[in-house]
Amino acid sequence: MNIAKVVVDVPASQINRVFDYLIPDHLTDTIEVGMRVIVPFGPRTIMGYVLALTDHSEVEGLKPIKSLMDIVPILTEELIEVGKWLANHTMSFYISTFQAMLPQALKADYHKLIHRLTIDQLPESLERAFAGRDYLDFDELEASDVPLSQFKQSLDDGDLEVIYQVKRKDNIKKQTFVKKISSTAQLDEYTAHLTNQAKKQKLMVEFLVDLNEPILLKTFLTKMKTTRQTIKPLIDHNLITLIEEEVYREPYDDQAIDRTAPLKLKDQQAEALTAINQSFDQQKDDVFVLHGVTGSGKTEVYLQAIAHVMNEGKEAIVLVPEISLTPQMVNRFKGRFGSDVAVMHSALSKGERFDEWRKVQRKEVKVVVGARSAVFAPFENLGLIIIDEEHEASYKQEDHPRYHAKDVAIQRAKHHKCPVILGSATPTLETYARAKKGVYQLLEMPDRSNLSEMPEIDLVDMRDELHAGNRTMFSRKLIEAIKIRLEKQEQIVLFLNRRGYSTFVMCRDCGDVIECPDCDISLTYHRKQNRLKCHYCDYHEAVPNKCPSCESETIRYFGTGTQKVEESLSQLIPEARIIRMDVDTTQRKGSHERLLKQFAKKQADILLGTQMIAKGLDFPDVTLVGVLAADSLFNLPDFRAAERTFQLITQVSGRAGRHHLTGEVIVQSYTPDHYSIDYARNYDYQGFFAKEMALRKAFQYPPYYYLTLITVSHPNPNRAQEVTRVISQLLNKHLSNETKILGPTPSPIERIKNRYRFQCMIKYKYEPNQHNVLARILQYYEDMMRKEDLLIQIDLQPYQLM
DNA sequence: ATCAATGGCTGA
DNA sequence: CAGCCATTGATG
Repeated sequence: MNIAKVVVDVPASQINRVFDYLIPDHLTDTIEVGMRVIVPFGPRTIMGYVLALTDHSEVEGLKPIKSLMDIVPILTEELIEVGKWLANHTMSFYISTFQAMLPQALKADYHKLIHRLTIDQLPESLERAFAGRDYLDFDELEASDVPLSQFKQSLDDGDLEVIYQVKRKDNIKKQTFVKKISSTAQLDEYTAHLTNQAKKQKLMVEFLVDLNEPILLKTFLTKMKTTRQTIKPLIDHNLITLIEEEVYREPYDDQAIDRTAPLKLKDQQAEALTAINQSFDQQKDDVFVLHGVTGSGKTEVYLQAIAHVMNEGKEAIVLVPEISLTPQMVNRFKGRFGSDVAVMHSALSKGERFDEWRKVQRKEVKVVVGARSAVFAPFENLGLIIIDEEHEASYKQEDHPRYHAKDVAIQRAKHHKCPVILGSATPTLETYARAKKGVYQLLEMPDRSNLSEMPEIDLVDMRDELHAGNRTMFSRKLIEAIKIRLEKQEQIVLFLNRRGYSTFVMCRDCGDVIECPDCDISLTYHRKQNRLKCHYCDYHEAVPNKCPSCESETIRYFGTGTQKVEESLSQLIPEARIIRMDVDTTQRKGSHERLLKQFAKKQADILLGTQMIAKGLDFPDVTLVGVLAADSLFNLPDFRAAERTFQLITQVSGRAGRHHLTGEVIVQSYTPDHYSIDYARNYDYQGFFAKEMALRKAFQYPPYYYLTLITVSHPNPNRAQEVTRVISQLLNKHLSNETKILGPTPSPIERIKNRYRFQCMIKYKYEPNQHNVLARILQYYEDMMRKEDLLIQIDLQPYQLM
């Protein structure tokens, strides 16, 4: 085994394969599949992953591996297989999928340096750039006034060399501890020789006599009220020593979380659990759809299924949507399984995420609770994968590799012969249809576990409000209901659908809306920085006080941001204490938790927020939930708009009256007759499912048809359209007759970052050839993509049609 | 993606 | 004819 098959860190289609490298003798014993290595690649030096070891290569004159970056493999053989499968499945590069499976901290850090090899005088400009140093960052050289020719000359003369440095980014946190290495007798002897001045020394020795375990240096110094200098004599006399120890950054304080015992299950829960446990015991890779109304106790089923799996020495992954990974959610798992749980999500710092990942890698935990990417947790004895709120769009990654966590979960479960649970009160049509067909196993939990009734949902037609002269975004009914709760000292949650509604700036004279100069999208007003920002590129500008096109000063903010809602609400009901939760108020670490705590302690009456408050929150005194605009989703180009509206109303309604108080839900809408709102109001999932399925069938959408979205972008709109047209033609020619190809059409957002975008959509039922055809098309355009700034993106089973 | 080699073009 | 730029090809 002296040859390694390596995927190198270059995301380009020509490099998307394995390269063979010679394993130098001193590494043959230590190198393993799944390790990162540093290899020469052309004139450069880069990172790569070892995918296989062999003793045969087709290629002559292999280059040797320079060094290893890991002592232990960071990818298991299974994850390597998953990565390869995923790359093929999503048409991404191998390197991209492997990078996506690992924490950011494991990405390589590249530096290109110039090394001075001579003490002789270099050309003056170079001397100035080096400024007495031996190494110079290449970027610095480029920024300097050194002529390129002069630099090349010195290179050729052998006075300089270029060094490609690959560094590791992962910084393992270390802490210093004080460790006693002496007996009491030795300590006593030391004290005996001290003068009376040495009060601190005596104090420290006294403390050390009783010290049995190493103590954190910082703590020691604080306790002794002294500084590092003072302990030096102790070290010199060999009484103590300082040791460095690796520590984890602990984002959660396990000790502070109360442990919970398993709850007694209701019949429906017990039945579900039995089915899942049985499947696990028989090592079947069943996919269960746990369809349980909000409050039916899905989480308790998860917890007990995990406990069963852990009893057999196996591990579990729990995926939770990013926005519902609240401290409340984490506490439920930590409360049951304590330090056996690792948590992975984007609110953690890079270092914290890396540390949580290492706990899994070192087999120090049995359970991972995390967002989408946690599906790649490097467990080797997986017994269960749970996807909670399986309908959530955040399980689909929107950039390379465009994968859906559900597909990865099912793939991994096949390998480990273990079940998957897809839990939701409102499963996607795709999932529920498969469950009904018997592809997945359906588990129904139709009752709330505390048998409380679902709250009544009142609909308010906002058009009537307008006709009645109410121009605010609060209906009279909602205001009235809020006032009643305030009197009774009960709490209110107001939900604003952010998507499709943001504050834009418009001139009242000419109607001009201020747009991004590089994208076809209006700029969004951010009050905090008092700036206009584009949400698709990083463009931002100061808020103008005159209309840029007609110079009029009647410029106004429109739309319904949370800030604006808060303002007008406090105008209408000045006595209400409001907590606003949106991206702006929850950016700082821990502020999410702080705001919720405030609300729980009843320091506020109204919790106003976006998506993030629609999930999982559970406050006993909330008796009113308001949805300010239930139909803002309908304006978007999205065949799932009705489904999303249904999910949203159902989800939000679950927040009211979960305990002894009865709840009320008020839904405001401009299209109150829409069937999704109607079915949601009656808590009729089956009715909605039947109706929506019929429509999907009629309009040829999933789950009846699969979709593939191809987006072509180019600085020149004609070129983008032309390429899209040719692609549609090629698809028409090479795919089967039953397959529909739509387009070319301009993308919903026609221009982003000054690139024009066109798309075409493939709708198909059965198209085994699709991957091949698409791969060939990409191959055909490969040169053009490189040469003329053409971009072709393929999204299989897209969620976002923008 | 990135770099070196190549070949054509411009200016002396 | 050197110097400069865009193009081409290779990366083990």
